Amino acid sequence: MTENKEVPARTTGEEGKKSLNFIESIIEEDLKNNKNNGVVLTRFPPEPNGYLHIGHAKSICLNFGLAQRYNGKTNLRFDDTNPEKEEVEYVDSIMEDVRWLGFQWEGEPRYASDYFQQLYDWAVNIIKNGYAYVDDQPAELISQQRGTPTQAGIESPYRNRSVEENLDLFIRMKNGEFKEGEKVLRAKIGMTSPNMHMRDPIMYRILKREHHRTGNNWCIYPMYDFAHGQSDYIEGITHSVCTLEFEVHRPLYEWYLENVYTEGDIKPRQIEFARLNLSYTIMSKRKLLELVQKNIVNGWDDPRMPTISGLRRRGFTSASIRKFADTIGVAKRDNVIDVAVLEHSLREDLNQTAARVMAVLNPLKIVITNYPEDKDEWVKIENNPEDETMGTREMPFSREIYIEQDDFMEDAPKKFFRLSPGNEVRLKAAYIIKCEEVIKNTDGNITELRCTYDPDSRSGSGTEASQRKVKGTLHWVSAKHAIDVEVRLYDRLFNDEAPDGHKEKDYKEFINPESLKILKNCKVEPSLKDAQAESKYQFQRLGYFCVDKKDSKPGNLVFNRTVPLKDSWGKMNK
RNA sequence: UGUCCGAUGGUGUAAUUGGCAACACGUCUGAUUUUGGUUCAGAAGAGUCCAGGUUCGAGCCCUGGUCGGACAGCCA
Repeated sequence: MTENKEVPARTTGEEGKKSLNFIESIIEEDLKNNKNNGVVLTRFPPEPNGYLHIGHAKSICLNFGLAQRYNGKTNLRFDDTNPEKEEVEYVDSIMEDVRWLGFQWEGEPRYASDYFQQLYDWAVNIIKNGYAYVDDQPAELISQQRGTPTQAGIESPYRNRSVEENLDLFIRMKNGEFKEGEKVLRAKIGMTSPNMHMRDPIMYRILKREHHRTGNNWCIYPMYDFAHGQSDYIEGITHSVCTLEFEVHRPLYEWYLENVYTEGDIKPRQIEFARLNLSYTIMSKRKLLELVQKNIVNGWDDPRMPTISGLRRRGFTSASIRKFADTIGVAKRDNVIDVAVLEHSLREDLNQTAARVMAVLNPLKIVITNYPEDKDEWVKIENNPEDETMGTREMPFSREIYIEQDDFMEDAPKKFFRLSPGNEVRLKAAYIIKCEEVIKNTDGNITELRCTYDPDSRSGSGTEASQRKVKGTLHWVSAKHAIDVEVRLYDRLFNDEAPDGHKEKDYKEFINPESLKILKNCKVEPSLKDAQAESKYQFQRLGYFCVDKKDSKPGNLVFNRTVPLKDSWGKMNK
């Protein structure tokens, strides 16, 4: 794939001044003040409990892009503090997706679980300093005592145990002497804070689960708040960029940091931005998992999924996703991006890079009655009018061809520029033909067209007839040379702009029943015989398609429709 | 009757010491075109949530509202 590390500079106004997003402004300010000695180290910190989606792609492009822009580095760190939900399958897929997007993290991937010992030692220290205690109460009670956003909580009866007792209990928690849920370690901050997260938050819970990396070494696991900021600190992250819902966690992030911080170290700063929402899809990992588990889609990489692996299989290029991330910008207000923006960056890229090819999805046979029965000829056609360096190829032409059923109408309206009885049309790169006769079966359905061709009109021959202007140009494929392939037409997975935005309705009610249409017996030109998995083409006049990497086999090709071409004719008829 | 955050065309994002609201997507014209694609030319569409205030001048500053979002997992 293309190594495109360049982030095009955003510009505004005629002078082409670069405009910064608010995070870039913060970093430039820090750089100006020589904070962190000019170092910029960001991190992308996924939890390996699902596949990455386009929303993560925004975050990846942001974090890695910031580092590239300011001469920094980016760590990949798995936030794996909950063995109940996390699996190596997810770890592997995440690494693959980040690499595919074109980014390389600094050094080896990191894991929060690598820091369990350090985290434990810090917890012991915090206990010794009198700022943490072991609570024996069950979860429900702790929850009740936490109060509500508008009402202060009350203190746990175990809150004032001695340091010695807390230490003893915590060590025994670690040693597995207690059952799950029997005890937790809590930070001793206060129960009256207006910020719920500051009301003696839980630091450690007991989980007797095998962890995908540490196995059974631990039976106590740190909570997100205690693990995340400290991991940032250990790695020397300068700017810890996360989504808006962690904004209320920031005081706690800073509280923990103060309790472990050593003067002179880099002090990471948490900065929050608004997560991506895309119209006509969902971004919740939980719901995506549900679609997979209930077989509503065919796995995480189903081409209809907004996952990175799904988009990849659908035929998206990583460059188009990077471009998209750059286009939508970064800010703090909630947003819903129109999928049209994503599709636009895709088409923009594919238009430049995808080879043009002839394919007929719904074939209609044409017999050219005045063309010799035994003759074949090869016509020359350019591979990409946008890029001459992609060259030309030869395509066979013969007496019987297929055109698209949609390209013929028996009773054509005035604006129909395609084939109809008595009318002429250009076969791209070949001849002008005229429809002489419509053949129907006993049901009255059109089965075949009889046409004549103008032998002098061959494209590129330079004759007067070859220069004639006819209204329509059709794509076609020679019947006897065509290859039969399967084509999967994908459409949006949901019919509603905001499938999970309805309080009374489940998002699954909006699933588009026509999100996948499978066409067998499609006809493609013979040059596609050895098309490689994942290669991308423009099926002339139809859209961009790619060879499915899982189901396509030599001799039994399967193409996915990535995105149709813009269609002003189709739009006109709506 | 809590804390924090946000509010700029239909949708996003800009406007960097306060200086006549810009860019992209989308929409609509027209031109070109052997892809009804691309490209090109152009248009419509906001007076910046509201009300006050400071100022010669406010999207930017101040005050007070309104609306929207996040937070009550031993999830992240």
